[in-house]
Amino acid sequence: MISGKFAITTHILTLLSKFPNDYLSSEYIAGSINLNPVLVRKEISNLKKNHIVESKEGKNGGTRLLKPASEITLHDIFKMTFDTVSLGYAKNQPNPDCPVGKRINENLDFLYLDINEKINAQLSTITLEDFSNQF
Amino acid sequence: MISGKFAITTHILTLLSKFPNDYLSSEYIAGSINLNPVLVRKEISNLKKNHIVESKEGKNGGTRLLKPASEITLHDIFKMTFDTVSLGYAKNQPNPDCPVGKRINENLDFLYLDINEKINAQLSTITLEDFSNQF
DNA sequence: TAAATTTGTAACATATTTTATTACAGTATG
DNA sequence: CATACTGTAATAAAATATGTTACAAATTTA
Repeated sequence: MISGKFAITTHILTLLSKFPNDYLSSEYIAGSINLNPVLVRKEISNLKKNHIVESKEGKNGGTRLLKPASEITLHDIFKMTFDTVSLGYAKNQPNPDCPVGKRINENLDFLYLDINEKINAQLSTITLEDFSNQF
Repeated sequence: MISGKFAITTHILTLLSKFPNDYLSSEYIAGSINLNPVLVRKEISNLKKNHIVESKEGKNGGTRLLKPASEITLHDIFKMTFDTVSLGYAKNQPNPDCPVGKRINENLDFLYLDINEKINAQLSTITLEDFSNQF
């Protein structure tokens, strides 16, 4: 769910990195993304599951980073928000009686695996700090 | 339209490459992909626009490659079927009054551009012949 | 300790995108 | 001239993504 997950999560983390000592509310964050606060909280829930942020409930509550932005890479964000990059598959199972249909997905898999390795290598070199410093 | 475009088009071209002298019907191709023939014809329409295949109407008609599989790269297919690879954007326009919201998409663009360069470089090295020989 | 504010989450609604179907005109073949 | 194709438009259905409402639970602060 949420196909803008990576972008939204990166946006959230960029904001948090700008105020590393403050608890930012989902409503404040939602205001920057222009997104429903509930969806922000869903992404934060995912971030918490991955020990990237912590939240405080109640009045003056909110969310903040659990570790320095220099120790979070875009690859970490990617892993939390994306399965893999893929150029897609046909929706239905191809005909197993056709030599091409039988193995097309397998061969696409190999290709997409290669692509993902390249992307992962690239994203691993960029920290949240790097990304955030662009703003 | 059609998010499995790349996979479907690659499947079509792989089939055509296996029978470079025959006109294959959209129904035959659809049978291998397990896809509606109309959608196959739509993708073929795109391939024709790009001068990769030619079609013959009427009885015993169909589609065949216009050039050898060794002269078509996966990057060619990619260009015809994909805009760019992206890890997504938030759906709504971010808050322009927030320094992060104001420039998040621009900065994601840079990142996605880099990713696409890598993917393009990789796909350019693989011909349809290479891909087809895996089967 | 009560009011206010915030998270957490479920349930549901809407919007968007993708895929499928139907229909039929046009074209070539035999 | 019957048959088997392509080409394409219009529409329907299915899948996915996003948005909304509602409310319990937690925490702060007055």
